[in-house]
Amino acid sequence: MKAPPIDIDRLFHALGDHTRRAILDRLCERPMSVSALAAPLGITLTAVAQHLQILEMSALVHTEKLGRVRTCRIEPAGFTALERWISDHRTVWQQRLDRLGELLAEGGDQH
Amino acid sequence: MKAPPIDIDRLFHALGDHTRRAILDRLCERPMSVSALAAPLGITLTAVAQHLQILEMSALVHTEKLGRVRTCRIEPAGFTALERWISDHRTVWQQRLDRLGELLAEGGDQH
DNA sequence: AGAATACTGAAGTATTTACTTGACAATCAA
DNA sequence: TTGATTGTCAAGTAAATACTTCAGTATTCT
Repeated sequence: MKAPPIDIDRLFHALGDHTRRAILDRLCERPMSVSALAAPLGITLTAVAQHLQILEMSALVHTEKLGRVRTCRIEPAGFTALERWISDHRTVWQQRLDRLGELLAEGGDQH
Repeated sequence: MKAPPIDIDRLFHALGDHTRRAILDRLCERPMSVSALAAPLGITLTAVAQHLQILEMSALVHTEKLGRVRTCRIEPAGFTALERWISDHRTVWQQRLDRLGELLAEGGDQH
């Protein structure tokens, strides 16, 4: 029941690549084999498999091999971790931005 | 009033670096000069300046030079763009995950 | 069995990245 | 003016990244 902790560095890195985000978008439509994913991408099967490894390490996709075909699907854990990071930081950022606003206001009043 | 559109690729890339996230965290406390930022990071001033350029292009920080000191502070635009990306995708992902659940349930019933 | 399919693994390459060094420019302080 | 502070610019480097090719290995089809 205990999932490995998700590395936020790895997660952002995974999402920082256009091709990997395209893969995620396609997987939102339906689970798919590696070659089905590769078909419209214009890169080799090997390259796609490499991207999938990175996406899997970030808990953004889950893959499972049955017979000779590996089926890939979206996994929510990575996405959830990202949302948690965002919400953790939003509060801090908002606080600090508010404080900055106050400081600027004070500075404006100051003389 | 028209801000340049934020490149999500660039944004994720900016956030995918540990040092850059550390810079952001420090800037949440208060606006700071480049050398103040560099001090605890153990890297050269030049390196920090380079990170700041990347953060600025992603609309995550704003910098302004007055006299010889460049003051850096958090800018909300990049963060807001990230939140928008997340919320846009959350709905799609959730829909697809729900649909996946249905498909699995159907499959389970099927025979 | 033989051929096609679906991937896997190892190794190589071009580009990008995260840094560095060192020389310089501008500003402020004594 | 002299000297220290604060940052910038141009180049260079080592490692990481996003690919590639080529040679396998299972697995399914006929």
